[in-house]
Parts: sequence; structure tokens; C-alpha cells
Amino acid sequence: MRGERSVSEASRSAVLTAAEELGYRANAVARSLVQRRTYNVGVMVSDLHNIFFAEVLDGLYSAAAELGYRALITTGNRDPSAEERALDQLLELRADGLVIAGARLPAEAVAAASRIVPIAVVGSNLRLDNVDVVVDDDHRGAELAVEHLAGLGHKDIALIDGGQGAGAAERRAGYQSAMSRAGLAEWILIEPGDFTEGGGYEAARRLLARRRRPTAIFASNDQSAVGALDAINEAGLQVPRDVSLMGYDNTALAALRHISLTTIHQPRNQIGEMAMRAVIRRIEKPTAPARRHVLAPELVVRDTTAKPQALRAKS
Amino acid sequence: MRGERSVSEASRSAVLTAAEELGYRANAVARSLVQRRTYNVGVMVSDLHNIFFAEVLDGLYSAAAELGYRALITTGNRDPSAEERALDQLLELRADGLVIAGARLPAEAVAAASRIVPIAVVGSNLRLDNVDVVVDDDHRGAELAVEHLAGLGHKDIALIDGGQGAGAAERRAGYQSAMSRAGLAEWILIEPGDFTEGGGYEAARRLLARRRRPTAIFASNDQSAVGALDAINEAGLQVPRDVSLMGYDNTALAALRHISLTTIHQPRNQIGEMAMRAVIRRIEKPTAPARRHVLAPELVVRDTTAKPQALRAKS
DNA sequence: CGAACCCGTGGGAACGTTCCCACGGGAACG
DNA sequence: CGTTCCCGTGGGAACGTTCCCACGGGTTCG
Repeated sequence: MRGERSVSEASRSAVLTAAEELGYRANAVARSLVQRRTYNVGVMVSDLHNIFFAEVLDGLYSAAAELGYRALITTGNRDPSAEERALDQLLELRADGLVIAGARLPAEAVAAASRIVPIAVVGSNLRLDNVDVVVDDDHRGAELAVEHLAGLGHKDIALIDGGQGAGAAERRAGYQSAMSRAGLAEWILIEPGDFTEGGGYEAARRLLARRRRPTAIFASNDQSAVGALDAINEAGLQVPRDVSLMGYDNTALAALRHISLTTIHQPRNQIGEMAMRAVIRRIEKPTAPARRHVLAPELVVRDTTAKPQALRAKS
Repeated sequence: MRGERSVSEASRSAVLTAAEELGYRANAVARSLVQRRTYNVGVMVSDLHNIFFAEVLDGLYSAAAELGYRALITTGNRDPSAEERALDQLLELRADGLVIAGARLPAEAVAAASRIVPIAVVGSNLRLDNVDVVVDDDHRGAELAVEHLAGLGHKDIALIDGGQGAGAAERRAGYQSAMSRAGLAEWILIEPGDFTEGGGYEAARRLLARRRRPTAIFASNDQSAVGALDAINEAGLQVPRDVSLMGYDNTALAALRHISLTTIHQPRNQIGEMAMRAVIRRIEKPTAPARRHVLAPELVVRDTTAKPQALRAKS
């Protein structure tokens, strides 16, 4: 027996060497059947292309391994119906629990599944009881961004919005509240965007064409910040001399020295870890209530933000 | 029965609606046990951070779905021993076949596993019989790059090498052979690198510090090309006016308008699809021999390559 | 010295399917 | 009208584990 029990040392080693010789490997399928537990946690990722999730997955994996579970990843490729099928498959495979990261799934599908197995959701603002939710505090993150820019002396701080994207609404609200709190309510300017590079480019073009050009632009994510960077350069302006620029997410993109974007860091690894722990906790104690876990974002200062020109001239 | 057989329409629909009401879902675990088939193909990815694999996974997924299989992703996070454990788990789960993408695994581990289930390996140059191998033709890709640059009139074309990285050796050989073929053997210049942004930066700095500065730099991958781009700008030079620059892989990075890198495209989606088809083929016909599948790369011209300055002055 | 106890081993049931076989009834043919 | 054939249904075995219970032999205690 490999399960380790009260077996004499002699017979154990005999069995073990025999197993070795025969290339025997315990059949997890049969074990799962009789134990009615698979020790698998299904992970649904909306989009593997998004580097954001890679680090979340790291956290998920390490937490699962530590607690004696396996993480099984699937994706629906941003297609809600494919995601629903993938979810169904995970359920057929009798995953003990589910983590859903960046789901485009209808909330009702999640709710239905949550009646079968414990579920944790990452980076989504859906509020279901019976489902753990792990998010970073996007509202606070946006506030950090505004505080950083305002602290440098900027007043005319525009936001490139994220539209329907995950967390976009919170970031917008955070921007607004921080602007008001800093006494800059009259400067609030929200330009539509969609979390893509192209969207950021277009939004920045519109902002730069205004009569009163913003001295700082806060893009709702790094992707759109890179688009904005392009528009700024194209207009013959330099970052951060003429315009300060911030992103959000601290993706690998932002860290490229060629871009070196000041941004807001989300503790992605920790988010994944937390989500996995939350699910496993409820797998092992099904009566435990689901919770909402909010993680603190951090400001990462790089080379795209500086004092506004007017102030610099003075100093 | 959901398996669809010779059942009267009446009883079928009765069963189906009953199943619906009770929330019944076929238990894939039990089915796997009795069928001795799981219809799962395990996928081992070395690194989920590498966007390269994301598209490969897309191809893997769609091919699996099409053929009635599930793809189950795991990763060892670039840690060989963790990868071995992950492989073992996949085997315990009784995956019908395995796809290994960018493995750092010891070849013997792969060989041992290949005696149990069919395996396909992606982007690795290990040559095991009994294992399908799917690669793009890196040698040819590097030739394409050199031919493009030479075609523009460049002679002094330096390579930033990829060291031990996957495909680096083939790319180096392709560079050398194409240079010779173009009559540029005397200009061959190989600068050490390691496929990272930092490595590309350092390598480019060394190249630019040479007495005879290259007019074109071919970096072995996009990542190191972006590093090189930075070094070039830092030296007060412009791309492509002063130096032409190429990458390899056509990652999302290269497509950013801010970078807009001329590069070599690997058919990643197709690579994944091919690997999955190869495994499933051998799952269903275990006697079939493993093959080596080589896919053709393509040149993608963007904005970092142009005629050398000397030629432009003339025209 | 006998009884109780305990450690270690072996056997059997159960998990939820699928597959195969046998059986029953109705239709078609002789 | 009887026999044969076929379609559809129902029952039982098997897949490879784990868990539980019973049993056997040795040790300890009364």
C-alpha cells in the first residue's frame, strides 16, 4: 500500500520495490471513484493570452500543491458558450472545487455550479453569496494613481476609461473620488476607452487635441497606456517632460525598459493563492460561508511620471 | 442513456427530462474507469508567462475539442523536478496522451512516459523515436530574416544569439548559412545573448560600441530585440534610419505599434493543433509511428527595417 | 497457565459507469 | 396460424481502488 498505514516495514518495502519493477502507478481514477473526491480543483481562465492570469495561475498552483490538490486548467477562449461547456466538463470530471478567473460566463451559470461545488471567482465584480470573490481594491488603486500625480503637482489629470472591462468601473470611481478629495473636481475628465492598445491610442489622440491639453493621463490599464504613449510621441510630445502617463496592472509590458511605465501593481500571485485557499477551505468544510477577499494594490513609480512643466520651470 | 443508441424516442426524452430535473451529470470518473479511456490529453507547459505558449494552447484546445478530447493543462513553472511531478500526476490521472510544450524535463523522463502513453513534444529539439515532435523550421526562419536584410542592401548584419534557448542553435545555423549564401560570410558576427530583454540590451550595447558598427541587427527573439531597441535609442540612434532591427517569434510585443518590430512569425496556433492531432492519432492507433512535423515560418515586415543609410543617400 | 488484547493481514463490498447478453413482444413471412 | 426474426429493454459483470471487518498469531496481564 502506498497510502501509508499500519503495515510492517518488511511488507511495505517489498510492495514498493515490486511496484517499482512493474511500473505500477496508482490509478487516480479508481481512487476518485471510491473516495468520491478527486483532489482536483478546476480552473477556468477566460484568456491565457492575458499575462495577467499567468501569475494568478502561479499562485493557484503553488497553493494547490501545498494543500495536496491538483489544479486543472481550462479555458473558454473568451467565448461565453465555450466557457459554459468547459465548466460543464470540469463538473463532469468531478472537480472538488472551481476557480473562475476573468469569467465572461453568465452569472446564473456560476450560481448553478456553485450549488454543486465550492467556487471562487477572481477579478470579477459579481456578487453571489455562496461564491468566494478575490479582487484587488481597484477603487483604492485608482486613488493611489491620482494621489501620485496630484502629489507631483498635476491638476489637469485625465482618465482613459476601461469601459465594460473588469474593474473599470471601480477604477473610474476611484479616480473621481480621489480627484474630488484633492480639490480637483473641476478637472475631472473621462475619455472613453476599452482596455486595448488601440483604444488607448485613440483616446489619447482625442485628449491631446483638446484646447486645454491635460498634463497627466491616467490610463485604466497598461495596455491602453502603451497605446496612449504612442499617440503622445506621434504628437511630437515627450513623456514625462510634456505629459505624465500612468497605467494600471503592472504587467510585464510596463516593466520593459523601453516603456518603463509608472503603474499600479496588483498582487496577482497572492490573488491566485488566496482564491485557491478559499476554495479548498470550503471543500474541506462545506458549511463554511463564502467570503469576499480584497487585496491592496501598490504604486510602482517608473519613468513616465514627473512634475508638470510649469512647476519644473519654477524650481 | 446519453450515449445515444438504439433507444426509443419516448424513453430517451423521458430519461433526458428526468436527468434535467435531477441535475444529473454523467460521472466522467466512473466512465473512465470502465472504458479504460479518459479522453483527456495532458498538456505540460513549461511556462505560462511566455505568451508564445498561449497561442499554442489555443491550437491544442481547438483540435482536442474537435476530436472529442479534453485538454488538461499543468505546468512545472520551469522547475524540472516540479515538471516531473506534474508529469507523474498526469499519468496517475490516466491521461490518454501527453503534449509537452517547452519542457525542461530530462529526456529520460519523457522517454519513460512515452512507453506508457503517446506523447508529442512542441518546440524542443530532443529526438526520441516514439515521440512526435512539432517544431517550426527555425533554420529557415533565420534564413528569411537574413535574406530580408540582405535584400534591403545590408551587409554588416549581426546576430544576437539565444544561447541555450529552444531553437537558438537552429537560428544561429540558419543565420550563418544564409550569410554565406548571400556572399556575406566575412560579415558574420555573433554576439552572445540569452533570449531575455536584458541580454538583448547588453548585446546591442556591445555591438554598437564596435569600431565598425553593424547596420542591421537580427535578434534571436522578440524579447531580446526589444532590449536591443532600447540600447540603440540610448546610443542616440534611430531605428530604422541608423540601424535596422529584426526579432523572431512575432509575439504580441512585436505587434505593439510603439515597437512595430519586423520579425519572423511562427505558426503557433497550427503548431498546437498539429501536436494535438499527432497525439490523438496515436491514441487511437497505437501502432502508428511517431513523426517529426516541421512547420514553415513567415516573414512579417514592420517598421524597424529599411535600406542602410549609405544606399538611401544614393537613391 | 489461560484469557484478553492488539498488531498485522486478508477478504469482500462499494463507487457509477459501460458493455454484453438474454429475454419478451410485435411484425413479417411462409 | 405458427414460426422466425428483430427491435427494444432489463439485468449482471467488470473497471481499480478504498474502507471496513474478521481472523490469526503473538504478547501481556491476571
